[in-house]
Amino acid sequence: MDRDDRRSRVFDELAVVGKAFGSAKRLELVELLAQGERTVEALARAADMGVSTASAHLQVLKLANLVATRREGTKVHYRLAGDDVARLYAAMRAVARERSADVGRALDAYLNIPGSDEVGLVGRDELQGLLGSGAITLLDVRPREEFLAGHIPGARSVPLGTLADEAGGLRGAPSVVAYCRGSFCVMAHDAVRLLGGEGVEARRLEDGMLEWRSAGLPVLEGVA
Amino acid sequence: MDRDDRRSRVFDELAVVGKAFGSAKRLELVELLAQGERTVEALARAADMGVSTASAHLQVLKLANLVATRREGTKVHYRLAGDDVARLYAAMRAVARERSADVGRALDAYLNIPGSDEVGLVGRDELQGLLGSGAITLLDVRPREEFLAGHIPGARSVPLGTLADEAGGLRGAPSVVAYCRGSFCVMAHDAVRLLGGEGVEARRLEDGMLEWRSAGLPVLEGVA
DNA sequence: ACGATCCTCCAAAGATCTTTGGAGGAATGG
DNA sequence: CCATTCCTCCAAAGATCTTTGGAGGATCGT
Repeated sequence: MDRDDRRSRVFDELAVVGKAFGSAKRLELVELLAQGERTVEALARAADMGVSTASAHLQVLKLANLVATRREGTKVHYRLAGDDVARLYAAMRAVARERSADVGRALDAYLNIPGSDEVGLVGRDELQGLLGSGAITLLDVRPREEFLAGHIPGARSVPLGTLADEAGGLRGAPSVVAYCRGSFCVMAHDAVRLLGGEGVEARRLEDGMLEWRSAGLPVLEGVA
Repeated sequence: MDRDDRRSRVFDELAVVGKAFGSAKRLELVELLAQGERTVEALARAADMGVSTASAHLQVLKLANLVATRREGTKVHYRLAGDDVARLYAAMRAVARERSADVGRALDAYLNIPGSDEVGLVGRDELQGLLGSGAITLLDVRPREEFLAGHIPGARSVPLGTLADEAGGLRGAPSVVAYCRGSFCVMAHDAVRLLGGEGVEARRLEDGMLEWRSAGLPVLEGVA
């Protein structure tokens, strides 16, 4: 039966995509790419691995057609092949979090949520409403590089490292909301905590850029 | 920095779920489990692998909390841990098909679609409408085992092997619609082709049980 | 054309996965 | 309590993946 071979081939090809999501390093790269495009070197630096290693992993992702590239001079910029890839990754994260106690525990340990931190959350819909009314100070606390690669329209880039300096100017600002990479990212948590310590009342977008992009919402690139 | 360790652990745990989807054999098992629960032995037989091998793969899926088990006497029945798992698998398939030309080609070769086959498709919504009106002959052409493990309410079990015998009785039956496992399954294609050869005009549900389950639609178990 | 930069490819070592047969454990029925 | 059935666990061989440093390709500026 030649048909069994063809069926096997279908699953083999499918597994290529599955395998691409089957390495912690590659998932880290996908998470970074969900923030916007980056060069190989920048990815390697951000994910803390050698350039060769990063390149190899990126080839795996490319073979699975999950990422696309753009050449600019000697640099090669990688990006997710589409919003559907971000959506798939977000869905996988959601299932993992829902199903696996291990993931939940690892996440809690990383995000260091004592429970009381969970006040002051803003949903995507509410945020869009606030953005429409203009009565909001939306802070993008990711590294500037990621802000430039794509951010929520109306956001202001205030990387975590510079946030302490800006805290004074934010005192009394209307409706301060911080966001970062996504629901697995600790930066917005830190930002809200830091601002609270400085006497600035701030809230946090309940997830972040990854989910914003997954939802197909508008993303602004470049601009300072 | 102790925080990097904790972040790594998050991705490590996530990768456990990704890895689970990273083997053709396991994907085949997931596809079967999306049809309904099955024993280890039945899964091994259906996916054409040794019992030890099947068990090992099932342990991987279980470790990722993607499947659950139920013991009945000496038998252990495996099932998907929830509809969200079916949804994730369906999403992965959709992305793979959309993004990867290889997947598309492998699928076309397997399903053997010359293009003209794509007449007579019925969507899920239309099918639900027909089911409500009662003016329909819905055929479940999967193996009886899978029908018993869960089928669309109102369907009649007519496994492919017995379809030729039933064809006569279907001549002139109202609105014959066949379905099988899902959009990666060839059985409903074959059924429509076979019925057409017997002079019975039949249509095909555009996908199948996997997508039906993913959508959270009602599934009937047992019953003959 | 040359050097510099950035990336990919190569080869090899080490780590991890897969597959197998068979031992061992759990449940059942006599 | 023993034999049977069905599954999981174990160990080992074989296959595949990951990581590395360095060679080699592409592109740019001079």
